[in-house]
Amino acid sequence: MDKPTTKDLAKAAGVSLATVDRVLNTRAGVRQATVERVQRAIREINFVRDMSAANLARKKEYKVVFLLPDHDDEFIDLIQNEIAKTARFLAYERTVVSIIRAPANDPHRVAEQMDNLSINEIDGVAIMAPETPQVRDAILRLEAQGLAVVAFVSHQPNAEGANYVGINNEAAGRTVGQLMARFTGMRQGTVLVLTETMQSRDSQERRLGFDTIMEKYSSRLKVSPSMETYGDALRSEKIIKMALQSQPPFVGIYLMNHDVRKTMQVIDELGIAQQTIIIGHELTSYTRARLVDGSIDAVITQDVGHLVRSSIRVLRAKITHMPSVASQERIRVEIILRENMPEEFHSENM
Amino acid sequence: MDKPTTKDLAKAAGVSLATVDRVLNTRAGVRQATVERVQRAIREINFVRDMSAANLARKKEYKVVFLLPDHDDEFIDLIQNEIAKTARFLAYERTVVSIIRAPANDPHRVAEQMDNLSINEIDGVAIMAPETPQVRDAILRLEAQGLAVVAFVSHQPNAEGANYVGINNEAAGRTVGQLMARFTGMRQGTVLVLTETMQSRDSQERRLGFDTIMEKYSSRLKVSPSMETYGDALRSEKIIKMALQSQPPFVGIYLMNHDVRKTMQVIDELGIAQQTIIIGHELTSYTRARLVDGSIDAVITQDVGHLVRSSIRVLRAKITHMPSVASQERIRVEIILRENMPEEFHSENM
DNA sequence: GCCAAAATGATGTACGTACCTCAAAAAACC
DNA sequence: GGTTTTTTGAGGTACGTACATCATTTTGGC
Repeated sequence: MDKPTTKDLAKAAGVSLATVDRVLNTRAGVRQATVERVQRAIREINFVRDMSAANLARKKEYKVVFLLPDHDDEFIDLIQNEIAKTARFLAYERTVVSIIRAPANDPHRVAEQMDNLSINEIDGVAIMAPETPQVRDAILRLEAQGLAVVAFVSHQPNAEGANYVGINNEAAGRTVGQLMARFTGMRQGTVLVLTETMQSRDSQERRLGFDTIMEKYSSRLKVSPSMETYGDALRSEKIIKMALQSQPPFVGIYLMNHDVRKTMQVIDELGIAQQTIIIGHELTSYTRARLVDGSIDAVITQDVGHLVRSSIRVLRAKITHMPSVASQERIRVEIILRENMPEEFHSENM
Repeated sequence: MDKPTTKDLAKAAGVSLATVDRVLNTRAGVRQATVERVQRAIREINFVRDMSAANLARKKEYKVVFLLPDHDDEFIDLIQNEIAKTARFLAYERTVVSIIRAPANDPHRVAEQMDNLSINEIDGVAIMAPETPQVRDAILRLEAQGLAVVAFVSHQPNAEGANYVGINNEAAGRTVGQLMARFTGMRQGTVLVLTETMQSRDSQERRLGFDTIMEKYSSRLKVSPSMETYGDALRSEKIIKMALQSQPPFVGIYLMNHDVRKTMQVIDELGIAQQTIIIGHELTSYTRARLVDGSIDAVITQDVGHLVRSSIRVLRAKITHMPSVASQERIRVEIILRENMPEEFHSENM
């Protein structure tokens, strides 16, 4: 037997096509009892609405927005790139994506941008911004208006409705810890933890995971407190130099933020990359080069293409009230060494 | 301006809808000159056919078959599971998948199964079978009939038409090598390489990659020749015992085949898991447990869900002559430690 | 049991493409 | 230049769903 259509469903439920339509699209004017009858029939005949046909009929374009921080680092670039790449492909699926930017460290401005969205005809938003009360409230406002929201890369645990699309940062921290412990072999010494800021929840979670593992190796490895560079090269230099003089000697560096560039420059100048295990985050063309030349030993990353596509799929599923495949939307904590580094892609077709 | 439709295309090309249809669906009875005119117009107005609408109109189901080895190991189970999971989701996209099995080590039987396919109305096939002349020829026959073919997990380099969906096994071998070198710290000794068989190309490529890396560490680490277990526990035991008595002592084991189970049992009995770095392939519930209890140190794997979905997407793209996003279809060599192990999934919706 | 209100049915059009038939026009042949 | 053959056009129906309108039935209130 073929897949049941709305017609079959109407017959099975003993109602007219019009009523089926009302129930499927949650229109008003149907008795609760009838709604239930239709829903039961849906289950009974295992009806699934043909979304292609539905979209066609709707002639609707799903408008989805990515709200990204407005500072430019390589990670953000990667994301933008990937969105652009995906966008073309998405034309086939009646989905239009756009990007807006907001200063991530100014929650009010971010919230303001989000509030602006509601006015336009937007169906879903993926938000990458640190968790703050302002942002949380803005998310709730968007959701109240019926917009679909996902938390993109940055977790928003206090806005429950917004599915999180990103890695488990604590697991990422643990992974770095384990690699650090193993890669330093039997050596004794200190591991330096450098980060742009410890303000963000992501950093805190990574640190937590990292420490969990390092504790097990405390007889051999000491861990520095998180040193905040604020993206400042001079400050990084001072911190690293100080650490260099510490006893016992330091054996590893954990670069906890996306933008490893500035810090690596300092490390280069000091010429300590080779004898030190350096682990960072996010696979960019910069960290790729560093993996290749051996100055960075491992990179923990999340597949940016996956992030983007997953966000869009989840948004679309929420917008159309369809289920999504959870296992497909889980973002993995990936370990990249020189050996398993995927090629960089430029062409998009095959 | 909205996305152009066939109507716009007809206008742009200065022909009728009927002719556009003839060109798009490569029907006979159109002069070459006209065909080119339409194709030029396609490029000019950037027309992309709405596949949802096309599929709807065709009322066609894309029938796709996975041809898997008929022996049961955990990896195959995973694949079957994932196919089943994906199948439900695929109903939305007019795609029906099924699975057939063939004895992987009997190329004639495999080819026979493949030839049977052509009779039925099948649109695409994903083939997981060792590369042999028989299989290669069968692939060519299928392609000659217009079927789409991908090489699933097992590379088929001599059947060029069949896109390979799977990891780069040499890179996987290199990755294992690097991890082995690093995880063994400064220790000196031998690394044992165990495999079910070296017959398969996959094994050979992994070995090649592995050796490339181990060579760099030759002053510290010796590598055993590939020991073939033929899936035989007794044989494994003998091999491992022999290695135990070797000088220098052995420090690592590389389990190169999917089915690590039997070999791990022997390793358990000998009680050598703790002091030895053990690295295997494929994340199954068995290797998961082994990662958790620490008896396996790392697993190199490929995302099975990704493998399956990617194969289907590539097949569908080939069937409909649509482009596919290469970067999305590249399968990564994933490193899994206890710390970054993704949760095992059972429920499928969110 | 009457009336208004609410619920349901019937029906038509649309979305963008495929596929079919028949008619008309253009090209090729002799 | 007339005839056959090939190419093109015109138009309709279908796919499964959305959405709108209007007619009809059912329900609830009194």
